[in-house]
Amino acid sequence: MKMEERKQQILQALILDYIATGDPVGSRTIARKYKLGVSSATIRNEMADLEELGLIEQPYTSAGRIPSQLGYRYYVDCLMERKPLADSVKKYIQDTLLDKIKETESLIQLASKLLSQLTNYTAIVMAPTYGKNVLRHVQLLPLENNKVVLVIVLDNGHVEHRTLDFSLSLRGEDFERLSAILNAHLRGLSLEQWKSGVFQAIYHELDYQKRLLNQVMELVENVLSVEYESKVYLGGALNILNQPEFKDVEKVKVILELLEEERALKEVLGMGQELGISVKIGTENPHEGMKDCSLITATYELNGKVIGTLGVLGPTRMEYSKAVSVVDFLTSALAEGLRKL
Amino acid sequence: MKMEERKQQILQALILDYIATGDPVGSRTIARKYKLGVSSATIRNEMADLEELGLIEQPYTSAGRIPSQLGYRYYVDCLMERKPLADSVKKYIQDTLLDKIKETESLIQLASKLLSQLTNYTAIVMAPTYGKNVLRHVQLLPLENNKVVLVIVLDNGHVEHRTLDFSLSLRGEDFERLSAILNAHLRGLSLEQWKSGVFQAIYHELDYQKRLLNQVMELVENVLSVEYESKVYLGGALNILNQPEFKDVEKVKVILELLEEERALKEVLGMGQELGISVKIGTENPHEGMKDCSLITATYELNGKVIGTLGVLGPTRMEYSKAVSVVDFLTSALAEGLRKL
DNA sequence: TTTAGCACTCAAGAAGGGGGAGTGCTAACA
DNA sequence: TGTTAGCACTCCCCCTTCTTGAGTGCTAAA
Repeated sequence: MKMEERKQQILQALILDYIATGDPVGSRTIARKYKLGVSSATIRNEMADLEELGLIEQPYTSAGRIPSQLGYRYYVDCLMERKPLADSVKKYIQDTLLDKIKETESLIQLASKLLSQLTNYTAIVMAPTYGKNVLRHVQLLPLENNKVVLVIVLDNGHVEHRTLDFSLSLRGEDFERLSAILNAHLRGLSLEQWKSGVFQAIYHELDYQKRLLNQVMELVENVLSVEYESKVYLGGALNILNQPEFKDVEKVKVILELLEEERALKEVLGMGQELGISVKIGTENPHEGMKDCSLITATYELNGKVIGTLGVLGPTRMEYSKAVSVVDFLTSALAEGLRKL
Repeated sequence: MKMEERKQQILQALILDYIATGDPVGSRTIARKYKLGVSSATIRNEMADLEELGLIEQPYTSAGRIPSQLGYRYYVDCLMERKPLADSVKKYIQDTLLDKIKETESLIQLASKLLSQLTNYTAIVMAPTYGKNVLRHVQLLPLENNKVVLVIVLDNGHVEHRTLDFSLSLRGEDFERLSAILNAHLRGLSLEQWKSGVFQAIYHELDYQKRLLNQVMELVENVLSVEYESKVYLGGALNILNQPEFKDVEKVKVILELLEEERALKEVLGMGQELGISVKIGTENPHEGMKDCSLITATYELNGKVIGTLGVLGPTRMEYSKAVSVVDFLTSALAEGLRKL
């Protein structure tokens, strides 16, 4: 869409002012605050045009104008200046994120916390999805009073454990033997290779422990079969309470309930799977309840493969410029953190 | 505190009505709805007395009365009828909770979900604190591209794992040997028994892997030293949004922020450590922001030892009777679930 | 094409009344 | 002595009315 220079300037001024104040913006305000060298009457005429184009709208007759969804879209696509983050902020992010990395989970949690702190919006980070699960190691460990811990380690480093009940008392060596036998048969298996034959083979060697074996096999099969669902981490979920457009409890409720439901979150986040940064404004979002929200997402990579998404959720009246910068930089910082891991 | 029969009846009627409707209750309403056999004028006189006793108060002149904090306290202590849960509800709880128990964590999560569903308030469940940590098992497992998973299992069944970077490439058998050596030296150790001597001994056997050993030892020491903090589980945190007294976003914010902060939650929950059911009304709670909330808690046991607390948080205008019943029954159901585990 | 001027619109806030629920008091009654 | 009917009074709530002011659209002149 091509548009006269001045119209663009006015649209930009109006959007910036509305984002900053939250009040409808009038022609006089624009003439006074943003020196465009024309009078308010001229601006008024242009604004009438902009309204006709559907880029701005009046909440009611004789109020100022506010950006329409389309207006935000035009701003984000054509007008917005993407100024990079200040070096100090970049450094802060890197220091926080790359300093004491322990494991994927805490790294991602940290990223979501950072994201919400820096933007004052709600951060959503979707963790990597695991691929095909191959069994790396199985270990049975006895605890006191007839409890056994079963630890299952997958090739991708994922660890799962479960406490099982166990009536017969075996000695420590027995468990070593049991683990060894299980490992010998199960190591390297993925679900596709899972056959009843495996069970038979182990069953043969361990028929004196039928019940325990059953439990173990069931669990192992479970762990293998779970296509590890990507977990979603939230940061600053309550930040929307600070937004004046969400001073109504009913509105807040809709959003917070949405955020509580992991499934919905994935749906919402899953949309922006195109590469690079995606900005979804208002009803562009898949979820009805998000019609007053915008979502800025970006995917992050590891070894050239997209492994997750991260984003910020705020009101449509959002500081797009800043949010985009933060999301952009955090994406690369997170990718770097993951690579170092 | 002793009080005339009729005053008690009026207080009870007033509280029940106020809990049900949320509106200040007038003398006429009580006379009409609760057949006490006296006229509204008489009730008016009694209500004046009750106000003088500090049990009820007027929001403003010539409105009805509402219970004061003291009034609720009197009601809970002296007037409230504790009717047991319906059998169907009991069965529902038991079926849900005892059916497919996998492990402590999901059991407790389920309990908190049940608690919030049944009461429509917010459920808070504090999980068992772990005692002294004794190392049960250490396992090193190689993954692809120079990564190693270190799995640490404690005597209480707790499993911790971490992915380590690792430059030298060793073969599978080497890891088995490494694990075996580590286990031989470390198994059964608690933090008190942790001595530099241990390190020296292993170091001796494994001097060719100094760096990895360093990482492992650091991590093991870490895991042992963490006094496993009791985790807190929330259920139905957004239920307070349904309460008319929390239709103001500012109030909601205070509570939700409180709920988000684990430390504060523990403090709040930690108060009611006396045995049995504890009801904290309004400012009896330790936290300023909870002055309009009541908290009903109870401790649950395993093997005769208190291992956790569970409770519901609602407005001071709370269905105490029902909430107490649910908390009471759920406490025993959860204890049974844990015992069976 | 731009601008000044002007009439017009409409939300928000202040002001002013009823209406109504509820009270306290008083006097009569059982 | 306790209970009740009656009544004046209080004060929130809701409705209407009025005013204010920001902002607009239109018109005519520069």
